[in-house]
Amino acid sequence: MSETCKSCGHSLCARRVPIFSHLDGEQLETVVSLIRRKHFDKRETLFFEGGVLQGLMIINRGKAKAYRHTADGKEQILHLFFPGDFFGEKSLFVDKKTEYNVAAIEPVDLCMISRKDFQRLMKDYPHINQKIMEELVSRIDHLESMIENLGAKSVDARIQSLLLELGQKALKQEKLEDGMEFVLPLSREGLANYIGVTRETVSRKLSALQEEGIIEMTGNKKIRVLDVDRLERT
Amino acid sequence: MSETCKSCGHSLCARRVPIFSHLDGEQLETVVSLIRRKHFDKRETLFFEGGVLQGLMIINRGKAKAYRHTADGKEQILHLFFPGDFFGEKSLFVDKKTEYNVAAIEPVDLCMISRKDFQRLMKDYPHINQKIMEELVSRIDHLESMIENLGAKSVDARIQSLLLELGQKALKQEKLEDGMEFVLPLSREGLANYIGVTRETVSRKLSALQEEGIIEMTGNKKIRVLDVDRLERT
DNA sequence: CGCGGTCTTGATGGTTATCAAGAAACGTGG
DNA sequence: CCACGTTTCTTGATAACCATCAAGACCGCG
Repeated sequence: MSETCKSCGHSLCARRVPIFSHLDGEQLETVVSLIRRKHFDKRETLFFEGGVLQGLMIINRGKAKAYRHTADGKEQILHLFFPGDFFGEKSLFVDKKTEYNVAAIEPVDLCMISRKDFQRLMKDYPHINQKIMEELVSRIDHLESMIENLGAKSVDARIQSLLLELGQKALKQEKLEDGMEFVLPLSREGLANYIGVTRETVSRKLSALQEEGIIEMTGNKKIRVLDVDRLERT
Repeated sequence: MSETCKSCGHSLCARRVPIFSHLDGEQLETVVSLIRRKHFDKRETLFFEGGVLQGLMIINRGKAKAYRHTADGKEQILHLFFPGDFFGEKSLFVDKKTEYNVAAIEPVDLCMISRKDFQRLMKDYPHINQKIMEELVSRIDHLESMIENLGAKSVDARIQSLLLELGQKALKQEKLEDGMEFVLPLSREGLANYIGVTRETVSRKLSALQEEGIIEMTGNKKIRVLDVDRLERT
């Protein structure tokens, strides 16, 4: 966990984040000057449940999961954060505890902007406010879809939604050649904790999809979706 | 579905809504002048999935549910709206379809403020902006809790959370005497569609809780929680 | 008071969690 | 680069739990 991230260029950090994408060069410089960076190894915890985040945290590189533990020890993943995603937005508006843990599922470079600095940014560049709102709204959309999946869909359908979601996210990150192929960001257990089943069930369902010729797995993490239509026909 | 709601006083409508609670009398008058009212009978649909809401919709009286139907016809309830709650906030920030239906589960008086008018309000009274943000954040919190319930908790635990949630909401609405007693806002089927089980299961679990002496049911809708601690020990 | 809708309860079956063991993948150090 | 040890993954057997199907009871409303 080094204090600074040497590998990421300054401007890159802010430029690839959607909420700053409309700023011009000079404005971006201002933003960049406010950013502190921090590196986390895989499996390191970025933040613990119950703590108060002191600002906006932006994933610059790597991926992270936000999750909770139930009373009986089960893990439920609430969000997957990819490069460009942020968390800690709650602390910008209300003085409340964060109710989930965030852990790196890949080595992560984190960009941090303090609450105070970010509030000034929002005042100086009001459009950022709008961007944050949009992000909150789309996060609500996503959470609502998760609820529909968990509450009303069969396990088969949940696995299919999961593969489509991860495939699309991967597609957005690195431009892919045709025939959706991507690397799973989570272990079987991670996938299971995202869709509310056990790792054994994930294993069995993926094997079944492979036998039906809908997907093809190479190694444990690489997946190629052969029949996207079949997945979408949920 | 009459065009105006005669029974609700003008100022009441805006005053009881948290997002306007900080405004003074004159400002409230302005808000009130922008409001259009509409009444819906029980079971009427306030809005259909796929439509674009044209402004902010505030429940002034009654209760409503927001829900989706899965491909195979199952209903999943996403939100319960009580008096003072609002929906349609998405339309204020982005031009996107609403992805759920909203239906009255009691006769509802609805206050509507058009997108354009509300955006002017936000400009004139910037604090409203902050209030909306706070509401979005707390809605995210609630959705995350639902996900934890649906994905990682046993059905018993989900029923218990449900009763606590409904009890607390009822407590907030009408001040209750001690010994949490309240009227269920939903049928067994409604409860079931909220926590992702079948109505038969809800029936059985409630009966079990009664036999254990944790709750007491009178009629189909009235519930008294005798042992709140046992419910909280999830 | 009687009817329609809602609710409860029982019997059964399907689906997934759990327990268990072996196989594959991965990382490490020689 | 290979061998080893560890972690992760797969697969099977079993059991628990809930959905489903079905019938009768209760409730609430006209």
